[in-house]
Amino acid sequence: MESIDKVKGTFEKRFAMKGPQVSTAVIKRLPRYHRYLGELLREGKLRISSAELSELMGLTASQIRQDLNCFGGFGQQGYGYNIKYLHGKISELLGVTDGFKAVIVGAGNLGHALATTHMFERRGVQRLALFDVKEDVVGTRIADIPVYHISELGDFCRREGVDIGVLTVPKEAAEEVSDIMVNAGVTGIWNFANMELKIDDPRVIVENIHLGDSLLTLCYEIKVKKDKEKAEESGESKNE
Amino acid sequence: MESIDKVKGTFEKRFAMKGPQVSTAVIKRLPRYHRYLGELLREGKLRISSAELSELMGLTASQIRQDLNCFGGFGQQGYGYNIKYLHGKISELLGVTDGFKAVIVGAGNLGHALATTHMFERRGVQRLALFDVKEDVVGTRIADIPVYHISELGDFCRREGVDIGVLTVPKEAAEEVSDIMVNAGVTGIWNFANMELKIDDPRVIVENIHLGDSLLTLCYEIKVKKDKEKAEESGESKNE
DNA sequence: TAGATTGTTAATCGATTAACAATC
DNA sequence: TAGATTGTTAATCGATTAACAATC
Repeated sequence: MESIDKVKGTFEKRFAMKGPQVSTAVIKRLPRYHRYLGELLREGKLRISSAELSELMGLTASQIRQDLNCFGGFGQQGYGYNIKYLHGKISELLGVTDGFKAVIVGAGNLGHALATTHMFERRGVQRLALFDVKEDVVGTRIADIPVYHISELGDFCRREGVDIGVLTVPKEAAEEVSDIMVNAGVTGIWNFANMELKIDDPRVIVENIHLGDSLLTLCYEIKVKKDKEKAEESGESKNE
Repeated sequence: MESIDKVKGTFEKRFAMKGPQVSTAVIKRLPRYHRYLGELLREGKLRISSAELSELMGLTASQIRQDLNCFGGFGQQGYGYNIKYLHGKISELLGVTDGFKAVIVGAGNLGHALATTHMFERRGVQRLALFDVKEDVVGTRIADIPVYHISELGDFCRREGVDIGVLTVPKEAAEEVSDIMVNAGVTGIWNFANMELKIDDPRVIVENIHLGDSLLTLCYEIKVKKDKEKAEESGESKNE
């Protein structure tokens, strides 16, 4: 009896209440696993070992096994991982199979680009509508997605049960627009405005995109490289 | 004599040869410091302590001091940090003051959006040109940036000394286009194609952007939250 | 069964935090 | 000088890697 309770307790702790105890380092790697496994699946490969996947992805086999085991035993000793099964499991974990509903707010260049990509549908996310203030776009369709006036945003989100709001509005409008969505029950904000949204509602998840930070990281590396080359040159001429 | 050598050695190790030993965790935080300090500068604030900045940014004061000290002693005991000075120093570190030259390859929706933002000029990066294959855009200007045919890409980069190539071409073309740029002396690739560029030339730095991964991370968090709410509901009705 | 490879525990490594002496 | 706050060393924490028993 004791052993049954123990096993059950362990099971529930690890699999039923999954989420809170998984570190963000692991979570951030999940989409990448998903990507590589999707690729392998399309290639028709059936199984893969942690060793083989590690070489492909530039990780250690140990880390892969450790990562996947945060969510359950997806592999099989002596065999490895069934690619289709593992890909499916990770899809579930990531909510790809949940068909989340999204709206894009801001029909500028970036909103336009996001309306056009297949990035959303590939990940099971439906884009229901775009919203903007400009009268010349309101009422049109972009990539077959209807554009409504921003005054309808709150009602629309409430009515349709929108999960994700994509923010591509100017910095100044971001806070106001996100408040409207949060009040209408939107639980996730994908924020492209160049500022960090501070939302006090703990039920709301914000994912900030800072393209500018990424550009600067690249610049930093380029600069370090250039400095090093310069140092080597002058070092050579001086010391030899 | 020994002490002078020792001091000099320490100095050179820490400040002259800076770069290689700074962890990527620190480097990734630099653009964020730069952003916050720029904001404070615009507000006209003159000085800030690590404690105050830590509260603003949601870090520990200890970490801020530790981070900044990887690059030099930018503060002053009993006073804190001079915002203008510190912002300037970080700008230097990040190469904002170096006026790096960039080209954007791919004049689709994303290329269009990147041509239109002020993201580059705000960070001291010049966009010299766009490149595409489509005859109807070649020869035009987008946001005052000229669009050339991709056949001219290599010569242009070599002639102008382009530092950064921004890749917004379809996945299939990414490898080929990046090869052309690398051969023409481009040292940094900002890659928006949905694949990880593998470039064997160690002199070239690649910064991959995976918007899809970010979207999936958001989806994961939403799913965890939803699952938890569901579990709480059923738990309540069952146990009480 | 023997071979392979996972799941998992223990060891290592690195990054963050705490503490405090140096110093403005 | 006294007070404040950095720069830096030491302690803690967490994440990665190594190792190996479990098991297919």
